[in-house]
Amino acid sequence: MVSRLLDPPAPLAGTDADAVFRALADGTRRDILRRTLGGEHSISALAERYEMSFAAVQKHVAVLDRCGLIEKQRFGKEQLVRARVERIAQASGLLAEFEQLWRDRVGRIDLLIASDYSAEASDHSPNDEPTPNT
Amino acid sequence: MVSRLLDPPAPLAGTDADAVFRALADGTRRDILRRTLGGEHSISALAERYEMSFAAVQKHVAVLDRCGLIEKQRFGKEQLVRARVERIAQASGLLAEFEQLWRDRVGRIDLLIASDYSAEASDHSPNDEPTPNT
DNA sequence: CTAACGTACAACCAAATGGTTTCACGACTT
DNA sequence: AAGTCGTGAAACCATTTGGTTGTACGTTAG
Repeated sequence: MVSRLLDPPAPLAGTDADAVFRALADGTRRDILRRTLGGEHSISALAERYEMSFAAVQKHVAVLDRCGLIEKQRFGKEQLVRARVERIAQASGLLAEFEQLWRDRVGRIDLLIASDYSAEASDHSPNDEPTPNT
Repeated sequence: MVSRLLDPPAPLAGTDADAVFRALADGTRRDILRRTLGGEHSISALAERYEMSFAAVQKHVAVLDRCGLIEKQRFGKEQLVRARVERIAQASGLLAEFEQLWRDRVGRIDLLIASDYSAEASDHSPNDEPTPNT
């Protein structure tokens, strides 16, 4: 239990992943993430950077907040926004799992090629275990 | 130019990233991706796995196709779907850039702590260069 | 105290999403 | 030739999204 803090973050699951990827699917929000990865910014400081209204930017920040990609910290009348890398790492991790799945397939194909039992190669349904939503 | 094929794929830019992340923001589509990473499947074979209509699954496949996360290959009357890892790797790469940005910040903070010029530490606007949409 | 600032939130709107049902068409089966 | 299978695409609907404007409220500055 000692190294708990150093463990890679548990990958995103289900609804969480939905929200995180949906949040990432907007250029303005990705830009806000970039800015707040490089240092804290108040919401209005962020808003000055974009051509849309303050309220619009505030909504984007809210989206990022709801899915945990940023955190806000009140500082007097200002609210400082800071990106949460761990959360980004979680999304990253989910994609890494996908890439691993692919490597697994390549491994199986190599096995097939190496083996002599190439007779049943026309079978079309190698994958099972319906794991919807993760 | 020889090692071109081994280069990491150029990271997603702008609208592409929007589409890819939006496509990833749905559990059913992520599941389809997983299945087709493990081997080809026809659209109807995929459709059997989910509780929604065939047309709905077909639409999900279309979304994944439009943003390049899968490719389809006609085989007689069937259309085989296969995930494209490179595209997933591109999304992965964009997130990796984010994590790198964060490491850069940590680096700057370390420098600050190490240096004697801690006088101007109260300045609030370290980041510039508006790079919207990427 | 008053004014200005930073934030929050509600109401509204156009466009996109995720689902449905239905129809059409080419490709195999018999 | 007729029927079934796999696919594509249109029309429709409810919900969500990304933007707007306007209002309200606590905090800081004059």
